Amino acid sequence: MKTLKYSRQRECIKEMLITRKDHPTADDLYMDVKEIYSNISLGTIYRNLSLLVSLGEIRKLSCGEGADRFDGNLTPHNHFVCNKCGCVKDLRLPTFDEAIQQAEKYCEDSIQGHITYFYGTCRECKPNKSLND
Amino acid sequence: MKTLKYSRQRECIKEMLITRKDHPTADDLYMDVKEIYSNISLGTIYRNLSLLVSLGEIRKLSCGEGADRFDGNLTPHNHFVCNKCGCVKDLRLPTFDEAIQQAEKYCEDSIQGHITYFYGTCRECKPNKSLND
DNA sequence: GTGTTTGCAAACAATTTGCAGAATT
DNA sequence: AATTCTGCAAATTGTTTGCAAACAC
Repeated sequence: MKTLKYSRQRECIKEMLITRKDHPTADDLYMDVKEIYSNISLGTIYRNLSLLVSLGEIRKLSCGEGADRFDGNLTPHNHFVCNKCGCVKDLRLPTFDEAIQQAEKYCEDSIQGHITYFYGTCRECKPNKSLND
Repeated sequence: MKTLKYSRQRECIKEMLITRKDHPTADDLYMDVKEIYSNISLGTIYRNLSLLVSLGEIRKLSCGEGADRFDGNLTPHNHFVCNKCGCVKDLRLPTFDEAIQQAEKYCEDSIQGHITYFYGTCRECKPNKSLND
């Protein structure tokens, strides 16, 4: 009985999330959307984010530090979390993705998806590195 | 200047965590330890868990639902999270672990570790399955 | 004795919820 | 008209912190 109705706020949240290439928290998105719908509330942000997650339109990342983050990119990819600056970057690892699919066959529980977080120090936070920063 | 001093509470927490094969939350451990040190406080549990994590003696799991969980098993393994009952199980996938190591070489950020969560429906929650439940 | 750890309670951060009114169909 | 969605504020959950007393070295 629960029909989904259009909401401009929800559209805006999703649009903002897709536009940003980083992985914003609910509060980050709240700031963004507030520039357009100045009286939007944080509750609406949270409600719509969890709705979009359950619809499979976006993804939630729980990196272990601070607030959850959200990702509008549904293509298979992984995440790198810097344990110095806390940034979260996309990480494309095709060979790894293959291995995952293979791995899922061996499992007796039915796997529907997976999230991998790589932890380390990002190149910006690693001062003694002679690479093109 | 910060020397580590022995604490029976910390030992007990670690012991409990290693004994349990599941992945308890701070509150689960609080209940466990309370049976032995009846007036231990939840703050002590949290303080020691984060200390043990930073010492690398245990691991923290943030599965995306509810409280963080903790794992005393340091051997390389992965985790399966049931999105029906919320249980978290160990998942050994040797071929997958190899792929991870390979993947880490391709990354320009220095990776120090990784955590993978597989999501799905566990065999206990999947009723229409003709396996030995 | 010095420095670390504890229990307790209060503080804090992130997220969820109840409700009356506004928006969508 | 019926139902869903919103803004607001209060409630809830998970975790951290300040402090005086207890403990370890």
